[in-house]
Amino acid sequence: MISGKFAITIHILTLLSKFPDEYLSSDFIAGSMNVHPVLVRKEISNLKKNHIVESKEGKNGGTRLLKSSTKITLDEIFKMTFETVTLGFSKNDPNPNCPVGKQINKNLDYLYEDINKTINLQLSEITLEDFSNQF
Amino acid sequence: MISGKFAITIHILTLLSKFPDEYLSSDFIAGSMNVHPVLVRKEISNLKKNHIVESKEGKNGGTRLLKSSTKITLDEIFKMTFETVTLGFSKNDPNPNCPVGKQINKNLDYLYEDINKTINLQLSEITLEDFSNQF
DNA sequence: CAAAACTGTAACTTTTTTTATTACTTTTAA
DNA sequence: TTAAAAGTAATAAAAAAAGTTACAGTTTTG
Repeated sequence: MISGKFAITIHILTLLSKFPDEYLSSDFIAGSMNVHPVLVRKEISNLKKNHIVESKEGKNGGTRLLKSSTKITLDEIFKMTFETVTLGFSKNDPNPNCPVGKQINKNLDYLYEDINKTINLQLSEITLEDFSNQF
Repeated sequence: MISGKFAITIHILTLLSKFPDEYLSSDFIAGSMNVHPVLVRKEISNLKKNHIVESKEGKNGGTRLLKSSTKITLDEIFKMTFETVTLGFSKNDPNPNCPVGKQINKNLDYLYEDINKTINLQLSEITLEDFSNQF
């Protein structure tokens, strides 16, 4: 899963930030996004690994934020759901006998690394609260 | 085709910039990237629409740059091969009765718009020649 | 003028990636 | 002790991307 992850995760976190004192069930969250509850649980599982949320099993269980939404920045969400943004690579082992083919992917990598630094910087200035307050 | 396009296109342009006076065939170009010649022609077709290259049909035909590689910036390539970079949207019509579901995609759009402005700015400072000189 | 070497494209197939579903186990509150 | 949850692995379905085929049109050159 590459696309989808970020959007689902930020959707989950936005909902959680609206009800910071309640445990929201994956079914409730899935209902807001019209997506399968199992997908929601998968992303929650990822959020738990990253100590952003905690869950309670059993009846009346669910998930809630572990940190204030003012302390969560979007670059964290980006890092935990995307490795990097890329604009694609040359597929199928480009020709190693061609000086361009041999190096193109490495050079694209450098380019994308720079782009990702910028994206991370930009996202690090936005808190979950900022995003959530737009709703 | 979303991913792939940018990489294929920049690969094509890098090769063309190395031989600015020759018509390179799609077969030759495809050989450098180990990709099907038809894919190359598809991207060349896009480049032609954007007046970056010209092609000559028939024997000894091929494609060459219409502009100096110093006058082509990577944001142009980005714009003609990607609409925008996104980190994904909430699928399947999120619940319109939920204030978050109702608006999430619009708010993600705003976020991605900002990110794309930055990416475009960053890419506008890199010419095809800069990229090509790394090889 | 005919063959060879190209481009141009549409249609189709295959592969890969992403998303959705099922099925089942475990946990906890009432 | 039942109902409502989470957790998760395995699988299926759908969507997207990449690759291929086929063939028409163009240009050079012998």
